[in-house]
Amino acid sequence: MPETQTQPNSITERPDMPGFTLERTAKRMKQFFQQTLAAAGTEITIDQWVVLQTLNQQNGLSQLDIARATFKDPPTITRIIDLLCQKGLTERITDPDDRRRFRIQLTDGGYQKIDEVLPIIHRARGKAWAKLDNGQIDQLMGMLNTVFNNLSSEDTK
Amino acid sequence: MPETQTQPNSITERPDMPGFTLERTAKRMKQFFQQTLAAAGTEITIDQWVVLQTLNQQNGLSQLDIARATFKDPPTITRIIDLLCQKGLTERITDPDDRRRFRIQLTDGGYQKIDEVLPIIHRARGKAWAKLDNGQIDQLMGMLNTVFNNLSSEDTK
DNA sequence: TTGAATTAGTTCGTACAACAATTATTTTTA
DNA sequence: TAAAAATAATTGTTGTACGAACTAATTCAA
Repeated sequence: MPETQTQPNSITERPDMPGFTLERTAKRMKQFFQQTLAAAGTEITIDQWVVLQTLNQQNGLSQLDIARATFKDPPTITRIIDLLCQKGLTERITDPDDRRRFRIQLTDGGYQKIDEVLPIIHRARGKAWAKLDNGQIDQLMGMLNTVFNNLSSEDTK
Repeated sequence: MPETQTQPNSITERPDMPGFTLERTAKRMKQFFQQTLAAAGTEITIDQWVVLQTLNQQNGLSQLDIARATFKDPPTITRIIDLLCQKGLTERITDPDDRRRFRIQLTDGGYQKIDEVLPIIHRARGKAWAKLDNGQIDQLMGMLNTVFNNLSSEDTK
């Protein structure tokens, strides 16, 4: 089978716009972690995991705190917390000092889930960053943060 | 205004997981391009732009070709093409050699849209990659591609 | 201290992402 | 050639992203 179909190669090998490369890699990474979690039967998504992980570092955050920590939108956090509460991994505690606000608490099940998922995540990370040493990873993060800061400045000029 | 609210800093400054940094930067980049397109009144999304741009490089691709070139799923491409056709920027031409397949063609309006949007994209790119020289960008892309390849290999061990 | 601005969270609408299942057409192969 | 396999596109569902509009509670200000 020499020719497969229409225009084979000039498309699939399209290198080198850095934005394209960045998008593509981030997407693949997310997809890979997602598939890893699904294959292990964890019943949570990677975005739900990120929220769990954030609460594990600091329990009792408000939804807005979580939004800021994860760089997600408040409506997105509302829905993720809905799902986590449905699964019994977190619960909403009304803040006694401010009745608009919830304190999101990990339940026992939530802590169990973290114990179950953490080693899976660690293995996946190992695979993702293979062949890069710490120095390279630091360099990579430095450059990514430069881009991030370039796009975070207030002036749009 | 010294104290803002609950737990101010330990959260918002959370560095150093490289996956987190990558996610965050890619998301900000997409968001930035999206907002730039919206602010300029272009009436298209960044994902729609990526498809237009792909067709600009090679007109008449099938939807599967576009999916492969953009690393999006076929169903996603179906829906993006739906929107582009609604806007009159592309049209579906049935392939005479294979009646399952469409050839997606840019319309005159599609070419006009590309002429309108391209300079906007170029300015945005300039801002994104400021303070990084070509050597650094090459390095960055090399490392991103290493990660990409790490996660694309068939063996899951 | 009432009235105006803020703030926390939710709901709504549109768009994208991934996966599964389905239809229509084409190609294999037996 | 008829049945089976493969392919292109679509539809459906769930989850995430983001803006806008909304409610309820709190804080600011005149």
